[in-house]
Amino acid sequence: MLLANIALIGLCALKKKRNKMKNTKQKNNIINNLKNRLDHPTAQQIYNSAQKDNINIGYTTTYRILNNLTEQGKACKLITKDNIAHYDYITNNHMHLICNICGKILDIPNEVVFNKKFNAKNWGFNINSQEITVYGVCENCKNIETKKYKN
Amino acid sequence: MLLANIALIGLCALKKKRNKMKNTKQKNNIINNLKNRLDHPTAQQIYNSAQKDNINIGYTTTYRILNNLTEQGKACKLITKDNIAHYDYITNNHMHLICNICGKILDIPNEVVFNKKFNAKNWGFNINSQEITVYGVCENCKNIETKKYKN
DNA sequence: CTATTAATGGAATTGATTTCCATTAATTAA
DNA sequence: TTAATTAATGGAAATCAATTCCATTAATAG
Repeated sequence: MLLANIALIGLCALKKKRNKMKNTKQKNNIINNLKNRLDHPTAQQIYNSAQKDNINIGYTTTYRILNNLTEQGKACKLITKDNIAHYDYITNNHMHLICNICGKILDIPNEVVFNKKFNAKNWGFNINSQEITVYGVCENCKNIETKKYKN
Repeated sequence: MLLANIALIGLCALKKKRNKMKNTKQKNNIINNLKNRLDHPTAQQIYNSAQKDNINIGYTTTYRILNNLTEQGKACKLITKDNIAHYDYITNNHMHLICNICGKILDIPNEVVFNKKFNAKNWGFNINSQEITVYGVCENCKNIETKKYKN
């Protein structure tokens, strides 16, 4: 009886323990950085930006914050063919177009891309997090290639 | 004059040098393996399969052959969120649906997916190699999750 | 102000992939 | 068939983005 009560108190305490996120300059810097840039930076680049902003930050923290943001759905993590993760703040409906040559990443709204008839559920799939990536060659690189073959 | 001739001969020899691919049991084994399986194996798994087939093969060779096949457009390399490359033999028009929970990879024909109006060229993009990946939750994992939340 | 605990960051580790290079074996030429 | 040529192989070591560990720091609650 007593033991049961202790157990219950233990459980309640466990449940009550709130997990309030703390505000840190490192976290804020990374979020602002991601929000303000149009490219899709790597963890390295974000780390470098923070250094420039005179924020004291380590690699571990950079990676941890980026992973947390991704898990929370606030950022999206995009691994390119060179095996490096790129991050993007706004994750609502858009897909990525990546240039195979220069690596540039473009955002394109999803509704432009998908066939209305396409329904992932027909394949038993619930698309909760979608991440669409198409590889190609961007205009700039195409022009460079064309010139190369003219010679 | 003499020097110029020697230079020319050198150039010709260089041009003539054919780069005939050699037939090796390692290469054949990997190609057959990729052709015959329906899943999207990793380099590790392909290496293991070769071992089971009693093919003497090293990691270096496995990776090199897979990279060559990818460069030649005979295989497609798909890097998933866990940062591991998966390989696929047939690369013609299809996209991938990946389960975020179990990691299963499904092939789906492209024409089903894309909006006819979508034209990457409007974004200055030439899609030469396209690789489309959508993440979600597969039927099996969805059922498991539903059960979990019922309790 | 003090106690609590989430967050940080440097060092060391991990693990997939690549590089290096001496060795092996497939193909060509004789 | 044999010798010469050179593409391909494979083990050891290196690379490098990302993660783990854990003692320290700093944000928040009381």
